[in-house]
Amino acid sequence: MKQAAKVMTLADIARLAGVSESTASRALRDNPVINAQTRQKVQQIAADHQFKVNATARSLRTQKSHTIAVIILFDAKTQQAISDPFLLDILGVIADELTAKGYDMLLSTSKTTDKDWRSYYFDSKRADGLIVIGQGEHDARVDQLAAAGVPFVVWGATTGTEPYPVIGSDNRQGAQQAVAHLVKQGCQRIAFLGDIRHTEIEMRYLGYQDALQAANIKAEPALQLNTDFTAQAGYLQTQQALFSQLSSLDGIFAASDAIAMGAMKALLEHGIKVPQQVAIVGFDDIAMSAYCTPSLTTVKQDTHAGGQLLVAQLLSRINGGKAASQLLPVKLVDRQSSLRNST
Amino acid sequence: MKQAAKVMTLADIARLAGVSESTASRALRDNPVINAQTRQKVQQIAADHQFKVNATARSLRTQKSHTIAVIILFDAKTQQAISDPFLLDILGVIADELTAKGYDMLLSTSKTTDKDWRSYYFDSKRADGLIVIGQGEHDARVDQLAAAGVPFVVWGATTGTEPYPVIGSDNRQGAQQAVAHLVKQGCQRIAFLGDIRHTEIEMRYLGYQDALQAANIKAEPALQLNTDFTAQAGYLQTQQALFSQLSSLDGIFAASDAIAMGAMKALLEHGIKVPQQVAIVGFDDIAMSAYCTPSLTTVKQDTHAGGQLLVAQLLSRINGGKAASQLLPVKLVDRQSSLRNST
DNA sequence: AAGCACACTGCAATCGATTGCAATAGATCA
DNA sequence: TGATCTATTGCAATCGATTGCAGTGTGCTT
Repeated sequence: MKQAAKVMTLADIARLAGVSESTASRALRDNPVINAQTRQKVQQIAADHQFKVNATARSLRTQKSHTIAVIILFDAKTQQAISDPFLLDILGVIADELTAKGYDMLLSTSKTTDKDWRSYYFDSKRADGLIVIGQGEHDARVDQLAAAGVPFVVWGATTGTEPYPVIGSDNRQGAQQAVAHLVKQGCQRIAFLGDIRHTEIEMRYLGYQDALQAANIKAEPALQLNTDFTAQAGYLQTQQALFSQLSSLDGIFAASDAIAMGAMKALLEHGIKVPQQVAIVGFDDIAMSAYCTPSLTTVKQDTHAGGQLLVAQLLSRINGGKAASQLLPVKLVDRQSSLRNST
Repeated sequence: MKQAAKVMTLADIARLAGVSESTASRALRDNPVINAQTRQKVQQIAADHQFKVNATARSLRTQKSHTIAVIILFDAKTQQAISDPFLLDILGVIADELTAKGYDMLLSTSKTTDKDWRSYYFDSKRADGLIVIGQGEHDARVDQLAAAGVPFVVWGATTGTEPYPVIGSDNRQGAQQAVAHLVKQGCQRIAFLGDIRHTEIEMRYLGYQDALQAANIKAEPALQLNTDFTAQAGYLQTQQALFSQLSSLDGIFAASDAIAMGAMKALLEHGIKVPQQVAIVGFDDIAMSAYCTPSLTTVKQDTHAGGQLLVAQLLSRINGGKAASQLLPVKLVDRQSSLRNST
């Protein structure tokens, strides 16, 4: 068998079928002006020879790459590789969704030090549009994208004033629910672990304040501790800040499940009972949250809807339509880490 | 400001600089035959106008995409989206590594039902090479790749006979260490949770048997339970199989940390003490393993070295060299879930 | 002064597919 | 029979950058 002869080109197929390249091209794309028989014959020959259209040539000619660049932003400080389980979740959904729509996905983990990805991905025609995940601390590059008219959507927090579409969870609502739940469990002094310099986390902090205010509890600024998204950060922050400075703490609201698990670990290690002495609620509902001990009460983000919406909005924008920002509802999931009067 | 005028092409830059396209092209690529002054001038003009080479046109002409497709294989059954934290880890490393080497990364999550990605990614010139993660249950498509002469590397388990390069952890060694450790802690009846139809897991099972044999313990086939990679699977399997059928179980070796955590949850819920009554060891050392309670003893895979090696081998292969299979050493990390005589 | 090497630069072909427009042939109509 | 359609097909330009090869001009050699 003459395995892997030589890569076939459209010209080869056309020659074999005894037609011109134009006809071959049209036949392969199911263009109806081509005679049905001719079309079939060409397609048959193409299939027999495993012919695949050269994506590069097509892109050049059609000026469409059929590729979306997904950019995961990082913190200037931590510079950690993708590792938040939540990111992976949404990434998976986006990947599936893009595939279903016939798009390829170019993945980039952008250290903040990188040069600008607008020109890299868009101007150079590598991608037809961008999905940016995690605004983080407000990134000027996102504004530039908008100004340059690049089709893109952002996963993150919306203030309602951004000149670009943002899809994200209703962080404030979710946090408010979470903290109200803690209050209902009898918590009076609740710490907030999360870096409010991230817009999303800032929203969660506002929700935290909303809930406290509604319960007539004064928010103590000292109870808000900037903490990175990792379990390690939650652990260390709890050890260092919470133990040394604060007593009578009876609740913790963490800005991510990872932070919450780290904090829980620190508490348990020191013999503090969860939830009896300190109740904990996280945010995200990653897969592991149901399986730690005690299992973690958390605010579930709808990653499935999020991913779908990101893709749908972006493609609509690319195809000449409009893309709108949208806030996704979240849902509190009660588990053991916060339930004091459970059965 | 006449923002975003029109996308510049090489021809535009050449005209502005008063040189031919050839000269402009050479100048931008720092070709030394071009006079230094000319080169500078062209580069200056290009920079002023934010000119970016059209990647598509370049690819077409040079026949190189400078893109690597990373394919994540899934189980025929579970069909779950990327979610194993371990995958995310290694994916992050690969992304960074490829970026550093000037390659783009096309990510694909391949459901087993998908058509073949050889033609899609390689024949169509979308990528110069492939990285396949997770052979899973031996996939015939991987063999086809090899037969077709496509440059690619696989992350997984090597039997030493594959006709393609495989990079992976020394699963057998790692498992052997883990189980030997359990035996040393006094365990006599140790369950194995993991799906041995996956080659990597099969290797871990062999290591498990090695350790038992070395300790003169007979391996009971009934103690091996096929379990998917998730915490949920570990939880359910433990509830359903281990509780109902087996008594006097005193150790569990799980094929992944997620499984281990699920199993641990099930045990703790039933009032079984870990590690006193049942000691547990996992595999991977994902970030969360250190922060669950009790923290999880596990076998650490060197994702960093793995990702680097995958990329290095693949690029070497693409550039005409050879790529070789390699087994990476692993390391047992002692934590609370298995230490019975700890301080 | 003629010959020649050297340093640049530009012409034109090329990568592979797509598409506007023209061309052909057979069919239909008056 | 001649004119007008209609259904198909092909010609040739085009997308934007790269590169082999030929061309030009300057300076140096003898």
